[in-house]
Amino acid sequence: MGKILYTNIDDIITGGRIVETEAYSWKERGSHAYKGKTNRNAVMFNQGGIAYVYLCYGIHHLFNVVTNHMDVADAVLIRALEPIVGIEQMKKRRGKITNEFQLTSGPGKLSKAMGIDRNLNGKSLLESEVWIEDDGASLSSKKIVASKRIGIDYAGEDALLPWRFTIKDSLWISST
DNA sequence: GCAATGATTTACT
DNA sequence: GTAAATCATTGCC
Repeated sequence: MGKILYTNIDDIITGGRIVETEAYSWKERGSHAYKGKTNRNAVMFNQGGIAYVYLCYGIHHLFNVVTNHMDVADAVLIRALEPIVGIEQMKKRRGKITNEFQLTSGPGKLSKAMGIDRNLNGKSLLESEVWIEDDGASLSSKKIVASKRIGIDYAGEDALLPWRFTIKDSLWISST
C-alpha cells in the first residue's frame, strides 16, 4: 500500500501510487486458488514477488501480486491506483473518459490504462517490465481503511472478510 | 470436444 | 437499477 507500481509497455512507462488493494488467500472461497492448483492459478503457488495477471469476463485484465512462498497461494489484487507517470498515455489507452479519476479507479480499468495484459502473467516484479518502487512517502496506518471486498458475493461468508484496503481521502478508489 | 461461468465495466431501461 | 459484452479457463460428456 502507498507504493508506486510501474509498467514499461511498448517502451512507454506508466506508473501510479497504489491506493486500493484486496487480499486473497487459498484458504477462502474468494480466491481462484481455493479449489486447488490449476493451470490458470499455478502462478500463485510460486514464490512471492511475481505478477499474476488474469483475464476476467473476457474483457478485463486483473493485476495481482503474489505475496507468499512456494505452495502458499496468497496474492494481493491491485484494485486502484493514483496516476503519476504517463497519464497522457493512460488517457490514450482508455479513450474518451469523463474525468481523470476514472482512469484507474477499478481493476479492469487500471490494467487497461497501464497496458497490462496476460503477457505479464508470472513475470518477476524485480526484473521485468513491471515493478514496484517505494518512494519513501510516509503512510500513516490511520489513513488505511479496511472494508469488505467487492464483486465476490458468490463466496458466501468469505465475501464479508474485511480484506479490502483503501487509502482514506484518495479520489481514485473504485466504488461501483 | 462442448457448455457454463467469472477478482468487471459499460450502456441502456 | 438491470443487462449485455466477451473469452480463457473449467468441468463434465
